[in-house]
Amino acid sequence: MKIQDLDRIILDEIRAIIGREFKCPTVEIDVSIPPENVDAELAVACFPAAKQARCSPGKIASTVAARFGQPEWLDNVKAAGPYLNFRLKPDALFRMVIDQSLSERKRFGHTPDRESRTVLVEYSSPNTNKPLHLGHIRNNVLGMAIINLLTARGHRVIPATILNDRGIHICKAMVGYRRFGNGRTPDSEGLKGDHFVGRFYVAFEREIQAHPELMDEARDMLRDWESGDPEVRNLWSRMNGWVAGGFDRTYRRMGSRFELVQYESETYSLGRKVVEQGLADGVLQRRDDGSVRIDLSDFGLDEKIMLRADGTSVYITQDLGVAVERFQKFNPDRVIYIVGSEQIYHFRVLFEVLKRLGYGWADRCRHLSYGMVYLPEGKMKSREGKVVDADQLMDRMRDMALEVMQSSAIEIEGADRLETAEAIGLGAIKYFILKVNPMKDIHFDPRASLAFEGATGAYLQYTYARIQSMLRKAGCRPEPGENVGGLESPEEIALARSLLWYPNTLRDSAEELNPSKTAGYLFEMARNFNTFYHKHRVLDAACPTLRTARLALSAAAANGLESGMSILGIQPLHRM
RNA sequence: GCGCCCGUAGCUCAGCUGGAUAGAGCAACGGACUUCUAAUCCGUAGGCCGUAGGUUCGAAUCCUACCGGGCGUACCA
Repeated sequence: MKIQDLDRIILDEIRAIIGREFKCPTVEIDVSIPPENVDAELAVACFPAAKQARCSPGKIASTVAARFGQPEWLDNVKAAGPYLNFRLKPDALFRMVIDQSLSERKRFGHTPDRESRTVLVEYSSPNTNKPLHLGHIRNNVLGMAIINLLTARGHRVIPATILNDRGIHICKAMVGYRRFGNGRTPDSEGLKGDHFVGRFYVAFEREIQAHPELMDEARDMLRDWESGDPEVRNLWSRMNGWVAGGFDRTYRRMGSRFELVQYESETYSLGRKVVEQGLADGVLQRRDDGSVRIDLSDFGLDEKIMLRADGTSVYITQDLGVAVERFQKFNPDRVIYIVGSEQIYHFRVLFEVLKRLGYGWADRCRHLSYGMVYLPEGKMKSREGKVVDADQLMDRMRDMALEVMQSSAIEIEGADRLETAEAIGLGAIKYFILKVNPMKDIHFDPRASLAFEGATGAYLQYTYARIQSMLRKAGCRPEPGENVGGLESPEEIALARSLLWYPNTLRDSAEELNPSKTAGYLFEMARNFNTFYHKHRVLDAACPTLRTARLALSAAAANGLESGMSILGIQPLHRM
């Protein structure tokens, strides 16, 4: 029997009993995790059923408990007031959890959805005038976790991004470079391309105070760019190339990848065509001043502009084009936009406009918003250079990890040393971000926030490494069907229970597009292992069968951790 | 002004489609390494779940109002 079948089997029988005894066919019931003081694997609350069957929950619970059959895996089912608690036979519990984990390995807990769908996930979507910062890290880390969660549900996921590579902000950096660049290049300065370009963007913003005419220069340049001025276009592609090269390195480091990359410079004109079609269809109106607008006041939104009076496109124009292109290319069942919460309004407008333009797929789009990242000094402001730079942060975390490794009992030599430190640093950043519900703002205090102790990425990696070390010393790899007799202690049962509930957690986490659920659960799983590990000997257990069984349980836990860490984008380590 | 989001332990957060005694981590304090990795484990202390009403057998969870914080409400992105 698979873990995933357990709920259904239990619920089916409860429904049958209630149907028979209370003449009440379809009762809404669900399984849940019993509280800690209850010694059972699964719980069912009888309140909703009681309402439907018109009798007390206690009566339902006691009746079901009395009538429930005796499958070979069930130890007992007890009514505790309005609750039903199911306790599995320890053997069956260990058998089920260990066999399934050992055979599914790093895919342990993946439950395919009833229907496999094509889901396009947009994330990252940076401006190409400055390096990535902590806000982008949150976006990328979240995006990848969502992608992994949906993939684990058996969906075909298309990771997508759009590079905002055109517009006034890009021209600012270009003017900055033309003014202060003096022919320097990233190579000549030994800088990553995105950092190099970012310097001139900052230089522009700094100089604009004293030299307001720079702004006119930038506007002229935008016009020249749109008209295809060769010199401007040339500078533009050179600078964008530098930035792209820099982003590439950062993305590789974080683990971000994209199957579809769109460029605003290519899609903005497409958006304009969409708007023109909307005009022709009478959905959009052209005002006397030449601007194109749509009135959404009947939808609770304001009048929104779609094209400027001078005919140039605004932010939303390109998003129309981007969306249309995506559906033309992939016709996805769902599109998930991973974009910060400050753009909630923008996406409400976007989806509504698409709908009014007659695109039936508009309701397949969803904005997954996430909270801001605040520093102790307040909100990050890239214009003022008040940001936590992504590359710098990753460097610093890696260096901190290297320091901690100095005092570790385990020596790691050569290139592995740096790689391990890198994985630990990245794991710390990712876990720190993913453990927080996406909806919530994150308050980032570099001194306190990124640690390697407690509920951290390092904790998961450490626990995993510990198990790997044990398995190496054991000199064997437990296989499904291993004898699991002798496991019985509370710590062993607690660990097995956390594995039992893992598939459901993963499923819920994917359904809710909420990786923090997985993150929190993994910590608990790791903690259960560590508690077990401290209390019981594995390699020198009292007898060979117990040793085998404990090794198998440990290996099962390692698979659970590996499965979850992979979904969060945290690298499992064999030594640390 | 209007709209959306968030207020849970000193700090950072779980728990929120109502359900069993509100849980972790950090920080504090006290313990555990000649023994499978102490980046670990065990224990102590710490809470009018922002406030006030309401719905309910039952509210941190749902509703209303208010208070506090954030974001948005651009011919910025």
